[in-house]
Amino acid sequence: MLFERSIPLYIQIRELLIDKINKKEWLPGEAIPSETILAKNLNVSLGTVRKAIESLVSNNILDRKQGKGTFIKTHDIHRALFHFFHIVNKNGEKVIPHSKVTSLTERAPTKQEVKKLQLKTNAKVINIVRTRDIEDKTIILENITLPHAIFVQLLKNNKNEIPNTLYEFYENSFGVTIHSAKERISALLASKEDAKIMDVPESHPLLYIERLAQTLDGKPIELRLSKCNTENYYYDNTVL
Amino acid sequence: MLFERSIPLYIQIRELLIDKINKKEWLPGEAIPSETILAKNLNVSLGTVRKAIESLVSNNILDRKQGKGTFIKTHDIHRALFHFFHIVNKNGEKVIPHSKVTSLTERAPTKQEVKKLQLKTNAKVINIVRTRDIEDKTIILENITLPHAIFVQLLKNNKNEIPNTLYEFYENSFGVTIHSAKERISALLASKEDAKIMDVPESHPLLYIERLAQTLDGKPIELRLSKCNTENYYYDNTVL
DNA sequence: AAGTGGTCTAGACCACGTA
DNA sequence: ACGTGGTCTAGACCACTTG
Repeated sequence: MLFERSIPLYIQIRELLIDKINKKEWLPGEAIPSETILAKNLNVSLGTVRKAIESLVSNNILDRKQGKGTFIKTHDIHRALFHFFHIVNKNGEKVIPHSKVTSLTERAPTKQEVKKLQLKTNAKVINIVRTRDIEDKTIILENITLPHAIFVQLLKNNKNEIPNTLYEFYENSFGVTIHSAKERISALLASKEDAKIMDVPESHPLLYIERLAQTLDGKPIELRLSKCNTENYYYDNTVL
Repeated sequence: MLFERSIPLYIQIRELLIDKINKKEWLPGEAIPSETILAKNLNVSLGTVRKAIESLVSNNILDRKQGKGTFIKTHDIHRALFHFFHIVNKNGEKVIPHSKVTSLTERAPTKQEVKKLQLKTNAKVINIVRTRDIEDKTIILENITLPHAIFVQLLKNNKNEIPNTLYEFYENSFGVTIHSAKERISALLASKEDAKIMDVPESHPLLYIERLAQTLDGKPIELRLSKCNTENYYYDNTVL
């Protein structure tokens, strides 16, 4: 186990593990081989394997469970909630809104979509529009765009069959695991349509969140534009 | 070096180091004793000390420099920028606005301030109001509240003497190091005064950021309420 | 009891910064 | 040349999970 000199061994092992995950040799939720086995196979010491694994754990890619094994993280609801969902109520508690898809279509991408999702010319996209409600009040309007090439099968679904927690769904149905996201947040005024759906006055101020979600290897997968009524809820960000 | 059974050694060492930092036995910017010396003094192995230190490095409390030593992080401009400043331009580049203090006063706290800053009854606060400009256009209005007890000396400053990068200033002049912050973001409409200062129409949508900044041991130090014009700038949040 | 990850040790050698 | 952190090894024992 020595491909490249001058690159630390544990980094090489780290990359090797990432590769196996990206190539789906090991799938989300599964355990990877034990430390001792990896060390033996790769002909390095246990400590070196540990260091590679620890690095991936701190990057939210692996999960270690004493006595059980080391697992590839899945997009279970817990993770989705704690890493990708930022809306809290006035007490600072995270609240999961209920979703309702209002339209599911395929169409040509906008310029923004081509750029953000790095689409090829002539590539199409799938567009989901949905509302997200808390206690029968619509809080968020989401406009979600996905590359047609990867998500074609999605169109076979009835719009009512699309689940609330999309990242889990992407993983289970399309083998796409969202790993990171960039968000840009600004403020805008509710349009006439927004106002009607959200039951607020026209020109009510809304949060506008533009999120680009990516896989482990940095490929952009989903562009999500959200408008959010922050009368009773906030976007929460804690900086460490 | 064994105070408590059943608590891992490296955790005990970690806590010990944090204590030294909190008690100002070692100051920000200084190097802590070398690994070998710590290991010797504490009568543990080098690897154990390393593990304690690594944990603090990943928590943004220490900084290791090969060949030089391990240093306590300071609030230099780089850190302030990368951890506590989220405003980017349309190209996603961080931009530091220039600040101008419009008022520096002492007064009784509001209810919100008492609660957030955990103030004692009858405690006073110091209040700073400032504008933040980029290219001669005011982008942000900041309202900053500090506990009077800690920051009394601040009042001796002329309002023009207060520097742009406050967290660095708190550290150097008051021995207070900001380590983490909680932010709640919402949208609101510009008031008549806001609109005038920011040169936008009345009822222009603004981002409203409520930030509570804390020290290493979790004591709330600063409440900062910011209104931000997001016509040309965004609040950036990247989730890993 | 066997297998997993978690802690801890003792020591080697390397890479970097400073004098 | 010396001291610092960075990598790597080989092995011990502990704590947790499962059969």
